[in-house]
Amino acid sequence: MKQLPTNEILVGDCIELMNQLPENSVDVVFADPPYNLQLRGDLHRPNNSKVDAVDDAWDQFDDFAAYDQFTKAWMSAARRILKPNGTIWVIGSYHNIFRVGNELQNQGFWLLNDVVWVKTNPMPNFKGKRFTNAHETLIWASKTEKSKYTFNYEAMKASNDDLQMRSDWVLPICTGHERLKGEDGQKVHPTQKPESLLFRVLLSSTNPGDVVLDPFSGTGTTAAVAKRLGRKFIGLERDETYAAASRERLRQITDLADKEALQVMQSKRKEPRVPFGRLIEEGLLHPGDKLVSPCKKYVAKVRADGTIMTPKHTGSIHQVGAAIQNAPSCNGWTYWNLQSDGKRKVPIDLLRQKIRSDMQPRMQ
Amino acid sequence: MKQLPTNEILVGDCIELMNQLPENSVDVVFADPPYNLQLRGDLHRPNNSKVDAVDDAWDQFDDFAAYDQFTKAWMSAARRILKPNGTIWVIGSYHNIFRVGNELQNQGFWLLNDVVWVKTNPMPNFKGKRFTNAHETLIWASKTEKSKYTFNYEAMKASNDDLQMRSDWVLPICTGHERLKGEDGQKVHPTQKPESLLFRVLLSSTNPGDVVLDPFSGTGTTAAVAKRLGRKFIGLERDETYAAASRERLRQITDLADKEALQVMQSKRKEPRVPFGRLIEEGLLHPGDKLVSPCKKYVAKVRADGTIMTPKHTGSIHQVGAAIQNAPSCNGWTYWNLQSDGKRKVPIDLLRQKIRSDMQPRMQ
DNA sequence: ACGTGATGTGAATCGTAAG
DNA sequence: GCTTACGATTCACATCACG
Repeated sequence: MKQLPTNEILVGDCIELMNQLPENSVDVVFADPPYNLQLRGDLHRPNNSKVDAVDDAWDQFDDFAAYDQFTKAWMSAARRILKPNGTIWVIGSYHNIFRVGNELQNQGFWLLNDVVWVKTNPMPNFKGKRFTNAHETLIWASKTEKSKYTFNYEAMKASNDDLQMRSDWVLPICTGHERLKGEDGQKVHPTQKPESLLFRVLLSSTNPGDVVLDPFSGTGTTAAVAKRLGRKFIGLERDETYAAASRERLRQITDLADKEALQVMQSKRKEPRVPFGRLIEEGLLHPGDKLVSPCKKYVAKVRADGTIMTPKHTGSIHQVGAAIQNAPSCNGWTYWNLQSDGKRKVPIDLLRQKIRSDMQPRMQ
Repeated sequence: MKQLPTNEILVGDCIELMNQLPENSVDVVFADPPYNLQLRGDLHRPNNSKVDAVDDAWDQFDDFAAYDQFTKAWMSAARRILKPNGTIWVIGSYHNIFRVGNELQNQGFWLLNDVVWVKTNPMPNFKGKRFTNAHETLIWASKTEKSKYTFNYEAMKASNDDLQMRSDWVLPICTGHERLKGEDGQKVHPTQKPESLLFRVLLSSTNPGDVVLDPFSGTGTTAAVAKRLGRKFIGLERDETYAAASRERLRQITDLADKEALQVMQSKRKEPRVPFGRLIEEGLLHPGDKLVSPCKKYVAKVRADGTIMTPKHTGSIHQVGAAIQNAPSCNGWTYWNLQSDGKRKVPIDLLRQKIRSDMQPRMQ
């Protein structure tokens, strides 16, 4: 294949398709490979509805060895077609990202950043057995240590209130109108990524006219954002249904650099939430400290987990405050005060203020 | 070594020291291994001051193979001494975390979460060539897939304003008076972790009295927090200077006399089981009483043996509740309500709570 | 039109003690 | 080691029905 087939979605095995492309011809590869989730049984929500899990055939591998072999194969094929100064992005979760990152380093890619996509609205952990899995990880790497790669530092900084763009990106998952639905109203693809994520990826690491290749194109989010941003794209997808959906999606995109898309990037600056437990973690309060009510009539003891305890009640600062006053609710932050020996009592809200002011330089 | 040397900082090679400890004897391992930073030359700030980089000998490895060999060695030694139901935490950056996570999976550890420590105050990227490296990654894994590991779900939720604790932790880096300084005013250790980070690690995954081992103890942050939280610790450190600094640090921490403050919110799962039949034995319910579903659509009759009966189903409160709703399962305690004549309906879970509170004076 | 409450859903390695 | 039965467990949004 002499001519690079840009702005197309090609159907077939991504490794075979990449092997047909000329070497050193692509500026950026964005890859969203199967995560190898290794799910065991069904999972039900507290209301007994069944979680619609990713149980597709394409995410099934016999073991780590099989997954590693697959990773090695597609990644070396991608490496061949990547320009010497090109970069690669790979997204994954803890199920697969350590296999991926390991192989990237083994193949000689030079890691530039790992970026965490912090989800504003992740699925909760229904059984209460782990931390809510609220993020995914992207790895950004250049082809070699010496690569003169593209990083649009100023554009990133400008889109982040003139603060350097950080390695933690807080973005919502793909829902609503953006989520492709079939005629049955069901989602077309189980793992469609939000355009805002790809927008930041492509805006940061490509120039207009660059060629972006996605070996696991799915419903074509990478292609769609590339088109909006005036980049050339090559989408490789094994499933004809996904490819058809993405072609239709691309057909509806006409404008380059739609201003509306830019607005997705603007981070909302709101006051950071500081849970009561943080005061203890930060050492502003200690387990065993005494909190007193405004009139000092009630005393509560602070426990290690951020709950407080009176002779009759145990729970959060809000719950206990409400219970004591026999009220439906209570703002524990303003109700409770720290009473240190020989000192004046201090509302715990002041301690929260202190943490917030320490957080102020935080870029986002 | 027969006796486990708890609440000590041992000086020496961590692999040799771990090999002397009895197998299956440690509840949690927290490891902060060298990051293998692979720095090339000095880095200067815009004002030309030199960045005090981590260039210590302990962070130098010839290549990935050497680092992998090192990782394999300390991790298998840690695995041996870890209890079957124990968990391991490892913290790292993109330089090493993919080697670490890969090896954890290879050794049969079962990944429970990856957690990102999002720094409120990271060092900026001075050259403007990458995203500000604003996070580090922790991996939390159990010894095997079948391990019955400790996760204090309720405590985490309580300390996060009654919302599930997520996998992204926003915490400041270690600065100020918490940062250990030598007589020269210089920081004692280049990568001292904040106590707030270890606080959350230990509170979430250990119980009071558990043994926590840190093979790369450094200035003893893990030990210090363990002591504060009433956990036993074993710190292993090769450098006598670091060990001495951590011993002095530990000396200044007094044991918390108030054990009650270390109690955390318990899961309902850990409360004593009360069979439904007990309500009848205790006379809180009587054979023939009527139970109603939440919307009062269904009525069931209580029988003497603790089963309930509707026109179509007979069995336990759970079985009948599930059958009626055509659900895979049902918590009969919260589903069924006692409907006494002319009175408001009462969830039978309230009757259970009455029995539980009569069983033992409230411990929390 | 606007507000309110009910319902649905998202890359998920999601239980455990008793017999 | 196995089976059986208990019974614990959700956050942020988007959509839609209803008033």
